[in-house]
Amino acid sequence: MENSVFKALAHPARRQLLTMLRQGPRLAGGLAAEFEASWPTMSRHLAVLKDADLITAERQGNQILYRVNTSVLEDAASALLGLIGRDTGDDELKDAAE
Amino acid sequence: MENSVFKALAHPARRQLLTMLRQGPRLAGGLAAEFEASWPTMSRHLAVLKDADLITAERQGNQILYRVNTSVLEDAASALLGLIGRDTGDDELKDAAE
DNA sequence: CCTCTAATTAGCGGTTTCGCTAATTAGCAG
DNA sequence: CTGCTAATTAGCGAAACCGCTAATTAGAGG
Repeated sequence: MENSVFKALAHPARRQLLTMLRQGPRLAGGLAAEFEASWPTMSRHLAVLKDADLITAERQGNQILYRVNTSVLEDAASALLGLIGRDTGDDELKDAAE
Repeated sequence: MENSVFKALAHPARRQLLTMLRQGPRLAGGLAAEFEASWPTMSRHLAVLKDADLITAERQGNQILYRVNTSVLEDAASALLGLIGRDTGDDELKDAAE
């Protein structure tokens, strides 16, 4: 479960997608349009992110709206910080997400 | 550069190695001994981590001492937190496409 | 020199990932 | 139903990754 998250984060294009989604939800087409890679390629990157639960998809009529799942991202960052025994910014308690 | 870090983090055994190193420097043999996988396999995992600058190696006579590089780990965590526009405690850091 | 231990490197099959084109599904509108 | 747009799925070849065994380097010591 945690593994798929880090695997999803391993590809630059997918991290780029996440930074794009950081400012708000976006349509698949709009996201794909900003990359050199083909549309199906980007669609698969989105699928990988969704599989890792890093983003959620919501159908809106003809198109699909993607939204970043911040809590999973926070968990990953916490896990990383935990690797060095550093305070995560959240409390020592885990899963205390607002 | 940032890319190799996330790629290195993508494998469970390598994250496990980092958690082991979290409590202090250790010898390659001692680390490898705690895994089911063969010694050469673990040696390569260590090489990947070293390549990503997540750990440093120091020769000590016959053996090799590995040490975690906390700053790189912190940078990665910061990048992740930055993906959700959260304050990291460290300076703002962006993970460009690359 | 030779030998032993610690660790890495070389090379190999098997699996996964990646990016493409082509085909397909899903929804909307006439 | 037909056509159109948005997006995913199928399938393929190229490349990377993973874990193994065997071979090799590096250092300590007789």
